[in-house]
Amino acid sequence: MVELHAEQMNTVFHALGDGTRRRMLHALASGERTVGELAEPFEISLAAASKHIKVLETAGLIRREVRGRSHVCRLDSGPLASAHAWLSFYERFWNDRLAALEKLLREEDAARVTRPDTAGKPKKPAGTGKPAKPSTPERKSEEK
Amino acid sequence: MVELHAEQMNTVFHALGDGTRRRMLHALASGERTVGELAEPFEISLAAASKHIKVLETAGLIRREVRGRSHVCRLDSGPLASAHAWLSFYERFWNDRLAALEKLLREEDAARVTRPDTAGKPKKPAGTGKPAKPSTPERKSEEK
DNA sequence: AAATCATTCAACCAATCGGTTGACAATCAA
DNA sequence: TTGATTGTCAACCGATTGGTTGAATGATTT
Repeated sequence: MVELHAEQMNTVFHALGDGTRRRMLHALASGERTVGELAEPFEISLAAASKHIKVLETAGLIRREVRGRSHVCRLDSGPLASAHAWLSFYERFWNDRLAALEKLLREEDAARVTRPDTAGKPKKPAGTGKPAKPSTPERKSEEK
Repeated sequence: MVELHAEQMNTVFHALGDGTRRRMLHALASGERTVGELAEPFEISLAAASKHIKVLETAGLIRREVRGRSHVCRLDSGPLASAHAWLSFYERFWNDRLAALEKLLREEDAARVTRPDTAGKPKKPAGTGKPAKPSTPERKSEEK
Protein backbone atom coordinates (compact mmCIF):
# COMPACT_ATOMS: atom_id res chain seq x y z
CA MET A 1 0.00 0.00 0.00
CA VAL A 2 3.09 2.12 0.10
CA GLU A 3 2.48 5.49 -1.45
CA LEU A 4 0.41 4.77 -4.50
CA HIS A 5 -2.01 7.43 -5.73
CA ALA A 6 0.68 9.88 -4.67
CA GLU A 7 -0.70 12.69 -6.75
CA GLN A 8 -3.96 12.50 -4.83
CA MET A 9 -2.13 12.58 -1.54
CA ASN A 10 -0.25 15.64 -2.68
CA THR A 11 -3.41 17.57 -3.43
CA VAL A 12 -5.16 16.39 -0.28
CA PHE A 13 -2.32 17.21 2.10
CA HIS A 14 -1.71 20.45 0.31
CA ALA A 15 -5.36 21.38 0.70
CA LEU A 16 -5.15 20.57 4.39
CA GLY A 17 -2.03 22.67 4.77
CA ASP A 18 -3.99 25.88 4.98
CA GLY A 19 -5.86 26.96 8.09
CA THR A 20 -8.59 28.73 6.18
CA ARG A 21 -9.38 25.59 4.27
CA ARG A 22 -9.27 23.45 7.39
CA ARG A 23 -11.76 25.76 9.04
CA MET A 24 -13.98 25.51 6.01
CA LEU A 25 -13.92 21.75 6.27
CA HIS A 26 -14.74 22.05 9.91
CA ALA A 27 -17.73 24.21 9.10
CA LEU A 28 -18.88 21.59 6.62
CA ALA A 29 -18.69 18.96 9.33
CA SER A 30 -21.93 20.25 10.73
CA GLY A 31 -23.78 20.35 7.46
CA GLU A 32 -24.01 21.80 4.00
CA ARG A 33 -22.81 25.32 3.37
CA THR A 34 -23.00 27.64 0.41
CA VAL A 35 -19.89 29.35 -0.87
CA GLY A 36 -21.00 32.58 0.72
CA GLU A 37 -21.59 30.92 4.06
CA LEU A 38 -18.20 29.26 3.95
CA ALA A 39 -16.56 32.55 3.11
CA GLU A 40 -18.36 34.61 5.72
CA PRO A 41 -16.10 34.00 8.77
CA PHE A 42 -12.99 35.13 6.91
CA GLU A 43 -11.72 38.58 6.16
CA ILE A 44 -10.83 37.78 2.62
CA SER A 45 -12.60 38.54 -0.61
CA LEU A 46 -15.26 36.20 -1.84
CA ALA A 47 -13.08 35.47 -4.84
CA ALA A 48 -10.27 34.33 -2.56
CA ALA A 49 -12.66 32.11 -0.60
CA SER A 50 -13.95 30.74 -3.88
CA LYS A 51 -10.43 29.73 -4.79
CA HIS A 52 -9.96 27.97 -1.47
CA ILE A 53 -13.17 26.10 -2.07
CA LYS A 54 -12.01 25.08 -5.49
CA VAL A 55 -8.80 23.74 -3.99
CA LEU A 56 -10.84 21.66 -1.55
CA GLU A 57 -13.06 20.52 -4.38
CA THR A 58 -10.28 19.42 -6.71
CA ALA A 59 -8.70 17.60 -3.79
CA GLY A 60 -11.98 15.71 -3.57
CA LEU A 61 -12.56 16.91 -0.03
CA ILE A 62 -15.85 18.56 -0.85
CA ARG A 63 -18.57 18.18 -3.44
CA ARG A 64 -20.59 20.97 -4.90
CA GLU A 65 -24.19 21.05 -5.98
CA VAL A 66 -25.44 24.11 -7.84
CA ARG A 67 -28.91 25.00 -6.65
CA GLY A 68 -30.17 27.95 -8.55
CA ARG A 69 -27.71 30.73 -8.06
CA SER A 70 -26.04 29.34 -5.00
CA HIS A 71 -23.45 26.60 -4.83
CA VAL A 72 -24.02 24.23 -1.95
CA CYS A 73 -20.99 22.36 -0.66
CA ARG A 74 -20.79 19.26 1.43
CA LEU A 75 -17.96 17.24 2.85
CA ASP A 76 -16.61 14.18 1.11
CA SER A 77 -14.73 12.21 3.70
CA GLY A 78 -13.06 9.80 1.30
CA PRO A 79 -9.78 11.66 0.93
CA LEU A 80 -9.73 12.42 4.64
CA ALA A 81 -10.01 8.71 5.27
CA SER A 82 -7.11 8.12 2.88
CA ALA A 83 -4.95 10.66 4.63
CA HIS A 84 -5.91 9.16 7.96
CA ALA A 85 -4.99 5.72 6.70
CA TRP A 86 -1.67 6.99 5.42
CA LEU A 87 -0.85 8.42 8.81
CA SER A 88 -1.98 5.24 10.52
CA PHE A 89 1.07 3.54 9.10
CA TYR A 90 3.11 5.52 11.62
CA GLU A 91 0.77 4.80 14.48
CA ARG A 92 3.17 2.32 16.04
CA PHE A 93 5.66 5.14 16.52
CA TRP A 94 3.49 7.09 18.84
CA ASN A 95 1.99 4.06 20.49
CA ASP A 96 4.90 3.71 22.85
CA ARG A 97 4.76 0.14 23.96
CA LEU A 98 4.47 -1.09 20.42
CA ALA A 99 7.14 1.37 19.37
CA ALA A 100 9.65 -0.06 21.79
CA LEU A 101 8.91 -3.57 20.61
CA GLU A 102 9.12 -2.57 16.98
CA LYS A 103 12.38 -0.82 17.62
CA LEU A 104 13.83 -3.94 19.13
CA LEU A 105 12.61 -5.98 16.21
CA ARG A 106 14.08 -3.54 13.74
CA GLU A 107 17.43 -3.56 15.46
CA GLU A 108 17.41 -7.32 15.67
CA ASP A 109 16.58 -7.46 12.01
CA ALA A 110 19.34 -5.04 11.20
CA ALA A 111 21.74 -7.10 13.26
CA ARG A 112 20.80 -10.26 11.39
CA VAL A 113 21.11 -8.79 7.91
CA THR A 114 23.88 -6.34 8.70
CA ARG A 115 26.42 -5.23 6.18
CA PRO A 116 27.71 -8.14 4.08
CA ASP A 117 31.30 -7.12 4.76
CA THR A 118 31.22 -3.84 2.88
CA ALA A 119 34.39 -1.89 3.67
CA GLY A 120 37.37 -3.82 4.94
CA LYS A 121 37.90 -2.36 8.36
CA PRO A 122 35.35 -3.18 11.04
CA LYS A 123 35.73 0.17 12.75
CA LYS A 124 32.59 -0.69 14.73
CA PRO A 125 33.11 0.17 18.37
CA ALA A 126 30.13 -2.14 18.93
CA GLY A 127 29.34 -0.25 22.13
CA THR A 128 26.85 2.41 21.14
CA GLY A 129 24.34 0.02 19.63
CA LYS A 130 23.53 2.22 16.67
CA PRO A 131 20.90 0.45 14.58
CA ALA A 132 23.04 0.52 11.42
CA LYS A 133 20.96 0.97 8.29
CA PRO A 134 19.98 -2.31 6.66
CA SER A 135 21.91 -2.67 3.45
CA THR A 136 18.80 -2.93 1.26
CA PRO A 137 19.09 0.18 -0.87
CA GLU A 138 15.58 1.58 -0.46
CA ARG A 139 13.00 0.47 -2.98
CA LYS A 140 11.83 3.06 -5.44
CA SER A 141 8.16 3.51 -6.08
CA GLU A 142 6.54 6.85 -6.73
CA GLU A 143 8.32 9.01 -9.22
CA LYS A 144 7.10 12.52 -9.86
CA MET B 1 -9.54 21.18 20.70
CA VAL B 2 -10.71 22.76 17.50
CA GLU B 3 -7.83 24.04 15.44
CA LEU B 4 -5.44 25.46 17.93
CA HIS B 5 -1.72 25.31 17.14
CA ALA B 6 -2.81 26.04 13.59
CA GLU B 7 0.59 27.22 12.52
CA GLN B 8 2.04 23.84 13.41
CA MET B 9 -0.65 22.08 11.44
CA ASN B 10 0.13 24.25 8.47
CA THR B 11 3.77 23.28 8.45
CA VAL B 12 3.07 19.62 9.11
CA PHE B 13 0.45 19.22 6.41
CA HIS B 14 2.52 21.27 4.04
CA ALA B 15 5.50 19.01 4.68
CA LEU B 16 3.33 15.97 4.02
CA GLY B 17 2.04 17.48 0.80
CA ASP B 18 5.11 16.46 -1.12
CA GLY B 19 5.73 12.90 -2.28
CA THR B 20 9.48 13.15 -1.95
CA ARG B 21 9.17 14.13 1.68
CA ARG B 22 6.60 11.42 2.36
CA ARG B 23 8.96 8.84 0.93
CA MET B 24 11.73 10.18 3.11
CA LEU B 25 9.52 9.75 6.14
CA HIS B 26 8.75 6.24 5.01
CA ALA B 27 12.43 5.45 4.76
CA LEU B 28 12.89 6.75 8.28
CA ALA B 29 10.18 4.41 9.48
CA SER B 30 12.65 1.56 9.31
CA GLY B 31 15.40 3.31 11.16
CA GLU B 32 17.83 6.17 11.19
CA ARG B 33 19.14 7.58 7.95
CA THR B 34 21.79 10.10 7.09
CA VAL B 35 20.99 12.98 4.76
CA GLY B 36 22.88 11.26 1.98
CA GLU B 37 20.99 8.02 2.49
CA LEU B 38 17.69 9.85 2.49
CA ALA B 39 18.64 11.65 -0.70
CA GLU B 40 19.95 8.62 -2.54
CA PRO B 41 16.69 7.23 -4.02
CA PHE B 42 15.85 10.53 -5.67
CA GLU B 43 17.12 12.09 -8.85
CA ILE B 44 17.53 15.49 -7.37
CA SER B 45 20.58 17.32 -6.15
CA LEU B 46 21.78 16.78 -2.63
CA ALA B 47 21.04 20.42 -1.94
CA ALA B 48 17.41 19.93 -2.95
CA ALA B 49 17.13 16.86 -0.75
CA SER B 50 18.72 18.81 2.06
CA LYS B 51 16.01 21.43 1.71
CA HIS B 52 13.31 18.77 1.87
CA ILE B 53 14.88 17.42 5.01
CA LYS B 54 14.95 20.84 6.54
CA VAL B 55 11.25 21.24 5.78
CA LEU B 56 10.58 17.96 7.56
CA GLU B 57 12.78 19.06 10.43
CA THR B 58 11.16 22.46 10.94
CA ALA B 59 7.79 20.74 10.80
CA GLY B 60 9.04 18.66 13.71
CA LEU B 61 8.61 15.45 11.77
CA ILE B 62 12.24 14.47 12.07
CA ARG B 63 15.11 15.16 14.43
CA ARG B 64 18.71 15.45 13.46
CA GLU B 65 21.84 14.41 15.27
CA VAL B 66 25.17 15.47 13.87
CA ARG B 67 27.67 12.66 14.20
CA GLY B 68 30.98 13.72 12.87
CA ARG B 69 30.45 14.84 9.33
CA SER B 70 27.19 13.05 8.79
CA HIS B 71 23.78 14.18 9.92
CA VAL B 72 21.70 11.32 11.18
CA CYS B 73 17.93 11.76 11.02
CA ARG B 74 15.23 9.92 12.82
CA LEU B 75 11.48 10.13 12.82
CA ASP B 76 9.59 12.13 15.40
CA SER B 77 6.07 10.84 15.37
CA GLY B 78 4.56 13.61 17.49
CA PRO B 79 3.34 15.80 14.65
CA LEU B 80 2.14 12.77 12.74
CA ALA B 81 0.07 11.85 15.75
CA SER B 82 -1.33 15.38 15.82
CA ALA B 83 -2.28 15.25 12.18
CA HIS B 84 -3.80 11.84 12.72
CA ALA B 85 -5.79 13.17 15.63
CA TRP B 86 -6.95 16.13 13.59
CA LEU B 87 -8.22 13.81 10.89
CA SER B 88 -9.87 11.56 13.45
CA PHE B 89 -12.38 14.29 14.06
CA TYR B 90 -13.87 13.40 10.69
CA GLU B 91 -13.77 9.69 11.31
CA ARG B 92 -17.50 9.53 11.87
CA PHE B 93 -18.00 10.63 8.27
CA TRP B 94 -16.34 7.64 6.77
CA ASN B 95 -17.54 5.21 9.37
CA ASP B 96 -20.87 4.77 7.70
CA ARG B 97 -23.09 3.46 10.42
CA LEU B 98 -22.01 6.16 12.78
CA ALA B 99 -22.26 8.69 9.98
CA ALA B 100 -25.90 7.91 9.39
CA LEU B 101 -26.64 8.20 13.08
CA GLU B 102 -24.70 11.41 13.43
CA LYS B 103 -26.46 12.82 10.43
CA LEU B 104 -29.81 12.12 11.99
CA LEU B 105 -28.67 13.67 15.25
CA ARG B 106 -27.40 16.73 13.48
CA GLU B 107 -30.62 17.21 11.60
CA GLU B 108 -32.62 16.70 14.73
CA ASP B 109 -30.45 19.20 16.49
CA ALA B 110 -30.78 21.67 13.65
CA ALA B 111 -34.53 21.20 13.76
CA ARG B 112 -34.61 21.91 17.48
CA VAL B 113 -32.40 24.99 17.43
CA THR B 114 -33.37 26.21 13.98
CA ARG B 115 -32.99 29.78 12.91
CA PRO B 116 -34.32 32.20 15.54
CA ASP B 117 -36.45 33.89 12.89
CA THR B 118 -33.61 35.49 10.98
CA ALA B 119 -35.03 36.90 7.72
CA GLY B 120 -38.72 37.50 7.59
CA LYS B 121 -39.79 35.12 4.87
CA PRO B 122 -40.00 31.45 5.79
CA LYS B 123 -39.29 30.36 2.23
CA LYS B 124 -38.58 26.87 3.59
CA PRO B 125 -40.28 24.25 1.47
CA ALA B 126 -39.68 21.96 4.47
CA GLY B 127 -39.82 18.96 2.15
CA THR B 128 -36.22 18.26 1.20
CA GLY B 129 -34.98 17.91 4.74
CA LYS B 130 -31.87 20.00 4.15
CA PRO B 131 -29.96 20.29 7.42
CA ALA B 132 -30.24 24.07 7.43
CA LYS B 133 -27.13 25.73 8.76
CA PRO B 134 -27.39 26.54 12.45
CA SER B 135 -27.50 30.28 12.78
CA THR B 136 -24.46 30.41 15.06
CA PRO B 137 -22.10 32.51 13.00
CA GLU B 138 -19.07 30.23 13.09
CA ARG B 139 -16.67 30.86 15.92
CA LYS B 140 -13.42 32.46 14.96
CA SER B 141 -10.25 31.05 16.34
CA GLU B 142 -7.15 30.86 14.24
CA GLU B 143 -6.27 34.03 12.44
CA LYS B 144 -3.34 34.02 10.07
C1' DA C 1 -36.90 45.06 -18.13
C1' DA C 2 -34.11 46.40 -14.46
C1' DA C 3 -31.93 45.56 -10.25
C1' DT C 4 -29.95 42.55 -7.09
C1' DC C 5 -27.78 38.48 -5.46
C1' DA C 6 -24.31 34.50 -5.64
C1' DT C 7 -20.46 33.21 -7.71
C1' DT C 8 -16.80 32.70 -11.01
C1' DC C 9 -13.32 34.56 -14.14
C1' DA C 10 -9.29 37.17 -15.68
C1' DA C 11 -5.53 39.86 -14.82
C1' DC C 12 -2.32 41.16 -11.78
C1' DC C 13 0.89 41.08 -7.52
C1' DA C 14 4.24 39.68 -3.92
C1' DA C 15 5.73 35.66 -1.57
C1' DT C 16 6.84 30.96 -1.42
C1' DC C 17 8.23 26.48 -3.59
C1' DG C 18 11.09 23.07 -5.55
C1' DG C 19 14.77 22.88 -8.20
C1' DT C 20 19.56 24.11 -9.95
C1' DT C 21 24.66 25.43 -9.58
C1' DG C 22 28.84 26.85 -7.35
C1' DA C 23 31.16 28.06 -3.26
C1' DC C 24 32.03 27.04 1.46
C1' DA C 25 32.76 24.48 6.05
C1' DA C 26 33.81 20.63 8.58
C1' DT C 27 35.28 15.92 9.32
C1' DC C 28 37.83 11.94 8.19
C1' DA C 29 41.39 9.22 5.65
C1' DA C 30 45.95 9.10 3.11
C1' DT D 1 49.04 18.34 4.45
C1' DT D 2 46.36 16.93 0.87
C1' DG D 3 42.24 15.13 -0.66
C1' DA D 4 37.80 12.99 -0.25
C1' DT D 5 33.45 12.87 1.90
C1' DT D 6 29.20 14.95 3.88
C1' DG D 7 26.41 18.45 4.01
C1' DT D 8 24.85 23.45 4.11
C1' DC D 9 24.52 28.08 2.13
C1' DA D 10 23.65 31.72 -1.24
C1' DA D 11 22.02 33.17 -5.43
C1' DC D 12 19.22 32.41 -8.97
C1' DC D 13 15.09 30.48 -11.83
C1' DG D 14 10.38 29.32 -13.32
C1' DA D 15 6.05 27.73 -11.39
C1' DT D 16 2.66 27.94 -7.93
C1' DT D 17 0.26 30.16 -4.01
C1' DG D 18 -2.86 33.18 -1.74
C1' DG D 19 -4.44 37.43 -2.17
C1' DT D 20 -6.51 41.59 -4.66
C1' DT D 21 -9.73 44.18 -7.98
C1' DG D 22 -13.01 44.69 -11.64
C1' DA D 23 -15.78 42.69 -15.01
C1' DA D 24 -18.84 38.89 -16.48
C1' DT D 25 -22.39 35.22 -15.85
C1' DG D 26 -26.74 33.44 -14.23
C1' DA D 27 -30.64 33.15 -11.26
C1' DT D 28 -33.97 35.55 -8.63
C1' DT D 29 -36.79 39.73 -7.29
C1' DT D 30 -39.18 43.67 -8.19
